[in-house]
Amino acid sequence: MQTSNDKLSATFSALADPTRRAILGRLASGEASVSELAKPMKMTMPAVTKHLKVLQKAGLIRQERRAQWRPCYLVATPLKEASDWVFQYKKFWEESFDRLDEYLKALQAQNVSETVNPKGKRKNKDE
Amino acid sequence: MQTSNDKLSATFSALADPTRRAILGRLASGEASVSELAKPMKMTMPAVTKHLKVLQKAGLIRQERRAQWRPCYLVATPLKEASDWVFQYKKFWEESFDRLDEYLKALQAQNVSETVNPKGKRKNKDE
DNA sequence: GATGTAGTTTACCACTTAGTTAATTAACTA
DNA sequence: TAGTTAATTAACTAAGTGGTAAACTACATC
Repeated sequence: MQTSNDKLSATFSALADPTRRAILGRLASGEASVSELAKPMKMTMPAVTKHLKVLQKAGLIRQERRAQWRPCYLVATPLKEASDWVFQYKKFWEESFDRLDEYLKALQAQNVSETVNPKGKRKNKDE
Repeated sequence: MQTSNDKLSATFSALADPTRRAILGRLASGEASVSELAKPMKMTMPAVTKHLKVLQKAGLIRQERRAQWRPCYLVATPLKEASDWVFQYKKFWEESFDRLDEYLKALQAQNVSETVNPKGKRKNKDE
């Protein structure tokens, strides 16, 4: 189907760590050396190097060589693929807001105090 | 900032597995019992149960009790949050397509055969 | 060539993950 | 009540993850 499974997995897996998301956030405002990236983090340089490798393998960053520095920069295309995947589900989160809205309106209209189960409004295509 | 870090991490982490993405894909077409979900998978039921727990903890699915079945259904709101996070970077993937486009045009116009480095077009706010 | 700075590699650790089989719980059914 | 079906829990294993400290590589400069 869509994008190769492993590529998407690598992307989501890379995004699953707050440190790595912070690195991407930093790189969004321009390229940075490894030590610049490491400075605000509560961990050692080797740990940052490892995170960078994960991001690299996922294709989310690239590194150049400039004298003794290895400046990193963002490559956003895998983010587009992740975004495309998640977007398939857009209608579901929109639907659920609709259902919540309906439910709240129903509540207000009836002014019920009994414990109503909002799940009752879910559609069930399987029976 | 945006959504709580751990929530986003849990969501991305849950999405980082092809089996779990397949489960969400299946649930997009209506709720399903655990064994229905397990059938197409090349793994045992307990393994599927574990994946469902991961999805549950990430808030991506919920399970009901109906006789001896535990039908699962999709809850898409965490997907919206993930989508919102990734969407911060939209301009970057659009930019990179622009740069590719520019580059290809430049190539065609000049018809150069020397090894041009497309990275040269990256902006660099840091110097 | 010696020294300092930037970064990676190696070896190790504790913890988590994805899977298994076997046992257990819970509900329906004859 | 005995048996069947649906699913979870428990105990275990192999592999992966995120971190460390210490050693090493590469470049720059004195």
